[in-house]
Amino acid sequence: MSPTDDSASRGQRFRPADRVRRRADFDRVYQQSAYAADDTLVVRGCLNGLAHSRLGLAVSRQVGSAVVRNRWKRLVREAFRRHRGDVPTGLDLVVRPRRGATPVLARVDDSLIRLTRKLARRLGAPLP
RNA sequence: CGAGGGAACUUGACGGUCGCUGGUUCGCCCCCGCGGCGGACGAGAGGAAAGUCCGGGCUCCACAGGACAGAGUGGUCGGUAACGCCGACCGGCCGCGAGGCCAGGGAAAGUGCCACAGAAAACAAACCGCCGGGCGCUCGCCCAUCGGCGCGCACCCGGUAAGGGUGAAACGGUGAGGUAAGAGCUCACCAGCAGCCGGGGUGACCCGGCUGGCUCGGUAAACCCCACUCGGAGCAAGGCCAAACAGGGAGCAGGCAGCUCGCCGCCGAGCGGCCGCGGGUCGGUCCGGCCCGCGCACGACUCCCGGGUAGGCUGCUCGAGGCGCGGAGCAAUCCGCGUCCUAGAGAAAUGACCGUCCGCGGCACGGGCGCCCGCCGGGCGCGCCGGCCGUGACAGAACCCGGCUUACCGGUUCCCUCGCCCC
RNA sequence: CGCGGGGUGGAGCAGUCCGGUAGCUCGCGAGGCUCAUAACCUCGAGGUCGCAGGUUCGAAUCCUGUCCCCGCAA
Repeated sequence: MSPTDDSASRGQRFRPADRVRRRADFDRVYQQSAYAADDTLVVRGCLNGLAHSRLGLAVSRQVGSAVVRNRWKRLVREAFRRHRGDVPTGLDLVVRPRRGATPVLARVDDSLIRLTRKLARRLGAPLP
C-alpha cells in the first residue's frame, strides 16, 4: 500500500489509479451494480474493496460526435475531481450521460454528487 | 465607384489559478521492480485530424512463367514512390469578358434498344400524294353511224422519293439546270465524311491543297471491342515477455531376493529377511546396538517443458518531414546548400474557471456628423469614437504519408475582367 | 479497420437487373347496405421515389458524390 493511497490526501488530483481501467472491473460493475439516474446522468456502481472510489466512463456513439463525447467525458472527470470530498469512497462507478441531456458543468456536478450518495446508501459504503 | 472572375494564406492573442498525458531530471519509500509517491523544467490536435473514395510506404502470408476470368482507368505530353491525383497543352460546350465545365478511345467488328406520335426509327421499304400506261364506268363535246377527244371515279402494272400536321432525332442545305413527274441525276457555293499530298508540333492536333462517292442516325455512365493497370490481408498487421487454469515430464526413500493366499500369472493382498533413508534412545574416539516409521496408488508440494489466455512491453513516430536561400522548368515538380526536431493516448490525455485585448453582430445610452421642423428645444438618419449586451464556425490525432471529397463563423493579400464617371 | 443490406403515399412492401405507364395490402375520406355497429360493395384523396450533380430525347431505375438507418467479422 503506497502511503498516498488515502483518499483524504488525494485532494483534487485525478490519477490513473482513480479510474476504472480494466475490462474485468467494468464487467463486475455491470453484473453486480446498483443503479441511480436523473435526467442528466446514469450512474452504476459497486464496492471495490479499496479506500477510494474509482471513476469509469461509458459514452457511446449514440451520444453524439467525437467532440460531444469528449466534452461529456471531460465534464464528468472534472466534476469527479473537483468534488472528490463530496463523493462516497470505496466504490467503482460507471457514469453515462442521459440521452437528450446537455453537457453543462454545474448540472453534472449536482447530479454526480446526489447519485453517488444514493448508491452509497444502497450499497452500505461509507458516506463522506 | 459598382458588378464579377481566379489564386494563395489564416482558423483569435496575452496572462493567472486548479488539473490531465507523455519526455528530461532531482528527491523520498518499499515487498528492490528500473515499481510507487512528490517536485522542477520545457512539450501537447487539424485544415480539414472528418468521410474512408483512390494511391503508396511498412508488416505478415502466398508465389516458376504465361493466359483466362474479374475489377478499374480512358484526349496528348509531362510530374510523381504511386494514383482514379496534379500541371501544361489539344478538342467540345457555356459566358460580352476575366474565366468555367467535360468518364473526352472505338458506333464503316458484331448484338441489343429508340416509349408516345408519325407513312417510316435505320437493311431500307412501304402509305398518302405526284407522273406514265392499261382496262372499265359516268358525264360533256365532235360525228348520221362506227369512232375520236376531254374531265372525273374505281382497279391493275410501272416510275418517283421533291411534299406529308409527328417527333429528342427523319437518309445533307440554298440556287440553277434537267424530267412524264422527280431525284446529287448534273452543276455552283456551303456543311460533313473518307483517301492522298505538303507544312507546323515530341504528341493530342492544327493550317493549306487535290481527289472521290455524293452523305454512311443516336445510344458504349447498354452488352461489347481496343489499350493500359491490378497477388491477398491489414498496426486488433507483426514481434517479445508471460500470471492463473488445463496438459506433459521429473523429483520428494526406497532397492534386492524369498514365502503364503486370491484363479495360472510378470497382477493384487499379507508376512518376515538383508541393505538403505528418516526419527527417537543408549553406549562410545569420526562408530555401533535397540525401538518406531518409510515401501503401492492418488492427491498436495517443488522444479522443468511446449503452446499460449488475462496482462505487460514493442511496433510508435526522423519522415517521399518543416522552414529559409539559390538554381532548372510556362507549370506541376525536381536538384543543391543551410537550419530545426514539432503530440504519441490506450475504458483512451490537450480540460475547468477568471481577467484584459482583438474580430464579428446587435442596441442607439453619451459624444460627433448630416438633414428637417424650429423660440428654449425636438425628430429622423449614419454607425466615426466611447458604452452595454451577445458571439468566436466546422470540428478531436489512434501506424505513417500523397491525393480526392465533404463541413465551416469570419479575416487578409495578390492578379485579372466588364460597366460608369473624372483627369 | 474490413465488409454487407436498405431509404418509394400515414404503415408494411413491389417496381430498379433489362430506362418511357409509379403498383399491392392495410389504413384515411365520402356514399351505399343495416334498426344500428362490424363485415361487405362503390367511388375518391394522398408519393420532392433520402439529397445533389451528371449520362440520355427521357432517370425511382444507369454513373458519381453525399446524408441517414440496420446488420456482420476480427
